[in-house]
Amino acid sequence: MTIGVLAQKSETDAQTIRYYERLGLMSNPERTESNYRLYNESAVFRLRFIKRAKETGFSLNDIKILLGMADGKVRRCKEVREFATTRLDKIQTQIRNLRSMERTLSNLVSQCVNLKTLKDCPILDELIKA
Amino acid sequence: MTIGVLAQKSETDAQTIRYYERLGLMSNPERTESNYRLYNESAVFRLRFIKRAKETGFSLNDIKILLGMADGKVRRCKEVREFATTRLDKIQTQIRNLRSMERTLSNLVSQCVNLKTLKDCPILDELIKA
DNA sequence: GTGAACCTTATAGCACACTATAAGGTTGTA
DNA sequence: TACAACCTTATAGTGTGCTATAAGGTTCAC
Repeated sequence: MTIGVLAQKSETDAQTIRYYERLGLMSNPERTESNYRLYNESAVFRLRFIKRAKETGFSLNDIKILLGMADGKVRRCKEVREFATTRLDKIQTQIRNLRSMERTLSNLVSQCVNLKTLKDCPILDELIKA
Repeated sequence: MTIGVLAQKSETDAQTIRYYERLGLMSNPERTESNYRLYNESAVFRLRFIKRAKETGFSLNDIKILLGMADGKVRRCKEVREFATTRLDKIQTQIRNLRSMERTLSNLVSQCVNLKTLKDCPILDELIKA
């Protein structure tokens, strides 16, 4: 498939895909005679992975490392373990923070329903202490 | 306390605090006769809140809105509910993604321990499909 | 065969969140 | 009183992740 089709399928943008290629997140694809990029289904999966990883807070550089591992680039296991452990720590902190925000916001939503202005909304104090 | 002390206490940087002030996240503090900024403990809490919120993926602009609510700026409850609900959705997606990454990474860490290279590491395939 | 809709590279610009630098004023201690 | 360590404003630069624009080549339906 061409880059436009891939963009649609993966819900990204052709420009972004070329950008990822430049950064080394996507490998150089085959080309047609007229120099058009040609992709297969695995590119769709790869882009979806990138998207998910971004949504969880990985930087493009982190993702490059993750994908490098997945591509079977030879790395020392120690290196991978360290990377994974560090990311794991950060993820767990993030989850804790998100949980706390989630609680606060859902309280806010449910208790705020019948108030006219936020002057009366006691939840907001908590937001700042949470 | 002066900005340097605040920076230390809140584990931020004096420059960053001035930047937040410019953006409207921190209010204009009192000044000494020699024009030095003067803060009290509530500034420490505020900066810690900002930090936590950033870690959970809020942008500085989102945080400005949150703090605005907490400061009791009069807003329609509907507006707040919408903001909170939208953020809540995003947070829940983020938590789901993080959980999935957490599972994958902790598997990776535990199973990878005794391997020499990652060629033999079956977890990485999962990473890309997760 | 021509026009719209694709593709190509290259380059510039943007939003966000800092971070560094310059040039100068203030405070506190030896 | 000299000097380090703070503070001030203003401005410029950095890294990340796109996004837009230019200038041109290709494909395909009519």
